[in-house]
Amino acid sequence: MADGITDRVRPRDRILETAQDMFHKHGIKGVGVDAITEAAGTNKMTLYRHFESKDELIVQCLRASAAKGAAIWDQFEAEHPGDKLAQLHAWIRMAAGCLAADGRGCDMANAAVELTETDHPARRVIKELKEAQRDRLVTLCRDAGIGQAELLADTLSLLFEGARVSVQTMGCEGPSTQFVRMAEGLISSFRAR
Amino acid sequence: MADGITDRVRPRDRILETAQDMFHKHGIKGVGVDAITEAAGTNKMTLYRHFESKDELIVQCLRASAAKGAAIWDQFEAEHPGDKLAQLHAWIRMAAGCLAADGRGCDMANAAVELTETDHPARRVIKELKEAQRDRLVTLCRDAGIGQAELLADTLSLLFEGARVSVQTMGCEGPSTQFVRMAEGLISSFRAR
DNA sequence: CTAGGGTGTTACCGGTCTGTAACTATCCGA
DNA sequence: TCGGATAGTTACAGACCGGTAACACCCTAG
Repeated sequence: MADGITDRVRPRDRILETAQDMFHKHGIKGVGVDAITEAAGTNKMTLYRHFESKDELIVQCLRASAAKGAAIWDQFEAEHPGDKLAQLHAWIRMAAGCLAADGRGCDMANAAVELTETDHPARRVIKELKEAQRDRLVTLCRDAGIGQAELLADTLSLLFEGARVSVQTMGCEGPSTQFVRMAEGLISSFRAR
Repeated sequence: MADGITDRVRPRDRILETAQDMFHKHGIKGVGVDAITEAAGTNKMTLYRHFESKDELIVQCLRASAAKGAAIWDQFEAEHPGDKLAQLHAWIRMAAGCLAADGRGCDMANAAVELTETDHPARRVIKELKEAQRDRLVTLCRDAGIGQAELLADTLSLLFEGARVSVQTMGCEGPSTQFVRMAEGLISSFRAR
């Protein structure tokens, strides 16, 4: 069993990481806390010492997942410092990479589909994180000098979101194969105005 | 209890209708067969006399849901006989109506998110039904005289799919509010070529 | 009137789920 | 060396899940 990682990383972080992975792959309602703790090399009591409930764990997983996404954005800025248009194209490449590499969609969107109770604590967090994503893309479009920045950003958002769902329903040979062409076409069309 | 409907409609149809509604609202894993049969004014034994398992019921619900969607398409043809471009605009209006009226997304897409087991019987059905929808939209675009019919149809598909997810994550004030403008803009842009 | 198919009722099986209690083992810092 | 925090173990509670057995009921066709 001695993973190496099991000994060095603290149980709380192992649980968080494992839960993220398992929620992503099998869905939230498709994974029990027992399975998570076992995969994380720990036990249920330790989980409940760090998270007051499964719902709380879900919320923390979503925040962690969003934080990873934000880190990728920082990478765009690092790779193309100041060049906002290049960063926008980098975003498209990143999105296309997601579609090709991962058959499951966005953790927040998937969670919203699964957690239908309107007062579920995760719902307000999902909305908050999704709005932050949207704002960031709008800002990037605006800083790239695009006229109708909000409209382009929202269009790209919906296209990407739709593509991530389409991958789950029709596989990666579906409409999502055209994602890059669609997105690039949109950008040049918006820049032409 | 005498609903009127409870007496006239056969139990099988009541179960199918009720299950569709409840799966749509609360998600598949969020509804048990007991809750379905109770809401349908019948009992579990009767359900299992008509459907061999919950999975089978899920599949039949998806087929029924897709059949209702197909009926709407027939309505487009009836309202604008022969005028394929008008039918395409009718499709956009229908899509926008879905977004405004219903806070939950496409039953097939939601099912694909929830049912992560790759060999789940519903998955091949979802793919089959989604491909039929895609083919129908491609044909409509082509018959409307649009050059890159596949690309337009796929773009509209992804936009709509994304908007239906966005409604679930950010509510109807999110990017989906711009759906009609995006879709109409795309059509005129494709027609201009 | 009667036979039989469709339906309703009750009770149950085995499994899984979230969450908790009580106790033990380990490790690290003072 | 000792004390306290952290983590592991076992067992359990209570609810819910999908699915089945056995039996009573009705309604209609013959």
